[in-house]
Amino acid sequence: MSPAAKRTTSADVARAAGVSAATVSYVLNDTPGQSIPEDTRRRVLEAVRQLDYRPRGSARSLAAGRSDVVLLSIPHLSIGPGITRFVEHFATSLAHAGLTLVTHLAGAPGRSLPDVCAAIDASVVASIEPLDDDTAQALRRAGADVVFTTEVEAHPTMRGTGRLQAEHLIALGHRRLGYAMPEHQLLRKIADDRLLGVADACAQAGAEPPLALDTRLDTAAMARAARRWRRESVTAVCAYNDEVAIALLAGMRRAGLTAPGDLAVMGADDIPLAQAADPPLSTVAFDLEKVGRSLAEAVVASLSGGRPRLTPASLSPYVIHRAST
Amino acid sequence: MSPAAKRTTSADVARAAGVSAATVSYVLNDTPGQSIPEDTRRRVLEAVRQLDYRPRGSARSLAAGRSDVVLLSIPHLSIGPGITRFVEHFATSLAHAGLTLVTHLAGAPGRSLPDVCAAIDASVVASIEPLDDDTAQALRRAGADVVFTTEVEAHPTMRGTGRLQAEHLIALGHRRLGYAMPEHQLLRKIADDRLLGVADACAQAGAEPPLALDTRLDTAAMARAARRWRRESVTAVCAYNDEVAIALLAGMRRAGLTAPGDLAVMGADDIPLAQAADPPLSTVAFDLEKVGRSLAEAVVASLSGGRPRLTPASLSPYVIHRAST
DNA sequence: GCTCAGCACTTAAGCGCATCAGTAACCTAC
DNA sequence: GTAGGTTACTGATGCGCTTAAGTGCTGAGC
Repeated sequence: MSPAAKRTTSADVARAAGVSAATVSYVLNDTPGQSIPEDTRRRVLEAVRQLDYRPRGSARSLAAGRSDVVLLSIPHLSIGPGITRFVEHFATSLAHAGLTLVTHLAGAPGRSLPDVCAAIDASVVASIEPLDDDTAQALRRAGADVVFTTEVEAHPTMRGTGRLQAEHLIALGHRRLGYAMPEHQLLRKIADDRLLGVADACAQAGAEPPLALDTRLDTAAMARAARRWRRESVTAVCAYNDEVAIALLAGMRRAGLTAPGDLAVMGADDIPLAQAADPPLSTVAFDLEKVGRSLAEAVVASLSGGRPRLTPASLSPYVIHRAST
Repeated sequence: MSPAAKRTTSADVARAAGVSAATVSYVLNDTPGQSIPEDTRRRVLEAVRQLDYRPRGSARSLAAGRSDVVLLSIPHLSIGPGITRFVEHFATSLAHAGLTLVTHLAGAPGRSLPDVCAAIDASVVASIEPLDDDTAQALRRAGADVVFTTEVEAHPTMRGTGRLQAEHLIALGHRRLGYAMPEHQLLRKIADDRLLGVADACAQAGAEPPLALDTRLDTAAMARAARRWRRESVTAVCAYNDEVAIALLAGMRRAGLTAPGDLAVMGADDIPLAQAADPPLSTVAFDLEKVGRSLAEAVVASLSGGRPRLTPASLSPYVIHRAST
């Protein structure tokens, strides 16, 4: 029963510290060009602590014309342990720069990205997937001072993943590769790109182009696909990701085939189950920590007016060789 | 080079529609008690469309004293396909109520939940995991008019999951069960609770208490655990989740054991790989759609002053019987 | 002795919106 | 014909903060 239980405001802090609200603001923001004696600063900070005061984001961004909120848009299918690690590092790096990260799962009906952006008054929107131009425009109008997308870089990287898979297999002596496409339509764009990387590597090594097959997460279907590849004298398969690869391994077992003898299998993403697969799965991993950090750097740079780009190398995929190849 | 490229404001819309800013606000919010003729309403809406105007969240919530933003805190380890589906439905249901959802991955160093809450001025914070009291207090002070947590309900539900696993196995004739604990410390709390459910069911059926073993996502370790259970005449194992269960299946194969003959294995969560496991994994699934919807209802209700509770039934776990049991 | 720079602040304006308190115009009802 | 009500608005105010523009004070410089 406290209908008038007002939140603590900077005025409360000011009163407690015996200064004006402006001074509180200067202390809290380390405003350049303001000289605050150590003693005053301490008094303010102490009052802040005592009252557990946190400036209201809405008032802050309204007054300052900019917010410290970064919105990350994640395509709803990409959620996995990898993304989680990435988000973690991204958030941590942003926090170091005084920025706050929140994420939005795209794809669901409901609020559109620009709507969400406007609602929380984000100053930067980062996206894992390329954003279409309309959305990007809308975001700019919605007040995202900068929209950072991996548009330019995502494709080469995805391609790089496929390339790495293929190169590993080719180095192992395989000449005819298969590619296991994922079931879900929304993954298609990424899959096509990874496949392109595989094709590139094959062409470059003078090997035959890869034989891509649609697959489902279903043992029987995977068994059929495995047999089909065998018939076409494919000796190694790049799977879209570890999940597909693990299902393929199960399908092969059903078909009486073993990896890597009958068919070498290579995954991508290095999910926790990859090492507990039977046989343990060779895969391509990413340095997500690095990705998170450099994306954060890019955000910070864009906030200060720069127009930085993630270099493709910054996503740095690498091969983990286990028993399935 | 547009340093003064101001974002469109409600004043712009007002000008374009030939009305005052107040009228624009009334139209956009369907403010009760205001009578706006259809013609005026159309003019305003048309201007909004033309200018692609979106009210600034910060200004809105500052003026109104409340925002339409809901913040969901997700423990960083729980991210999986299940959570994704849940978030989707949650977000959609909230959108129907005019609320915007953003999520925060907890656990990472960086911004604390109250900090994030204050930064985006969320009006409700929902959490999947129970929140400790300090955090909950801080959230309230930070302006979350209502903090909704599953605190009260999560445990019974988690327990219900374990109970369901065990009941299924007991119905199949098993008398001595094993429990495969997850590796990660952060999952411990949930795991303990699920295990409690298993123990409950065993006690109730007059069976022996379950034999819980710590496990790692590693084939060799899983093989050892499987042999241990066999030695202790355990005939069926409840795994903490599908991931652990799939790894256990691989470990059993390594140990020359088959499921369900030598050891029946039951997962939880119904991840996509569960049906593609070898053998396909029996598991406990949740009606995530329903969970998302009822959590949204709870949020809406709490916003209008109620103090609703998710009923345990609303999480409604159910058994999917496949070949591993 | 007076000026002027710098220090340590304060005052006030205003960000974009919601909302309360009008108000002019029109319409009954008697 | 006018008090009283309704309709369709508008103007002004203030949410909590940032920030430009002071203000009173002390001390150095001439």
